[in-house]
Amino acid sequence: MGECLKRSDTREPYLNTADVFEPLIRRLRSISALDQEDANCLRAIPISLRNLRSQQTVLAEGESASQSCIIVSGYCARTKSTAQGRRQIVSIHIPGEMPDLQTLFLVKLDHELCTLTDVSLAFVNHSDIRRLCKDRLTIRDVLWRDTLIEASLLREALLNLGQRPAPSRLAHLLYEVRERLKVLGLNDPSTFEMPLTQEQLGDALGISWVHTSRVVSMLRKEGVIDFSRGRVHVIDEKRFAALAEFDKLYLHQSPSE
DNA sequence: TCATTAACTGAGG
DNA sequence: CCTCAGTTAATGA
Repeated sequence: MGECLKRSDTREPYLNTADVFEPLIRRLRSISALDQEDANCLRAIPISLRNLRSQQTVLAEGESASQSCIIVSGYCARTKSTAQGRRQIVSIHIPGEMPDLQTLFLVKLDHELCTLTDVSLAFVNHSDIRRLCKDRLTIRDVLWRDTLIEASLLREALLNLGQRPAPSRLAHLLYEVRERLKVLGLNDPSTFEMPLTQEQLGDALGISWVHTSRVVSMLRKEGVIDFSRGRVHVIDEKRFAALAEFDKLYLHQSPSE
């Protein structure tokens, strides 16, 4: 699988636990000016690592927590389901993100947090995050900014789901994931890891898995992208971007603006 | 287990 | 009448 997604040894994955924070620090630096001292304070937070298999629940709806996690490797999703059991993936999360940071202030989780692939998660205590926010205002501010940006991503996802046709919807989702991966150091943007099953993809796009397969094979036949075994290859960059209608303003990646 | 494809269906423009 | 998308089912990897 992917270079940035998996480590082979799951028992003793990191000799240096500070490594765990690098994707997070890269991400926060892409949206704000963190100095060396801020980064070191983050690296000093105690963590406990947990490895989970694909399709597991990290936190169920209604649960509370005294810790939040940083995704070290693998992809997670936040989901909500109807009473009839139809599932919507509300957001997809990649390494360096803290998908359950909200439990710091919203006591009971209003959705489920689950794994889409095998993942490694680093859990940090709420008390440590609170202390850090009190001591280092730049960190407090960047976490605030990060959650506002997350709300912006949700608005974009809502537009995508409600108003774009399925091929554009898929293209936009893939384009966004690629933009977010770039921050972590994606050297060749013509190919990237997207290890979701088509059923998971369908749950994120609001279409059935059969239709997901149709749309994927349509884009393949059209020569826009190739997508197999969890990896996307962009064949025609121009048409990919046009189809996605991608405008990265909503990612708010320039720290100064 | 996951992906592909065909056939049929209905909604809606 | 055409396009999109859900369902069902058969089949392949």
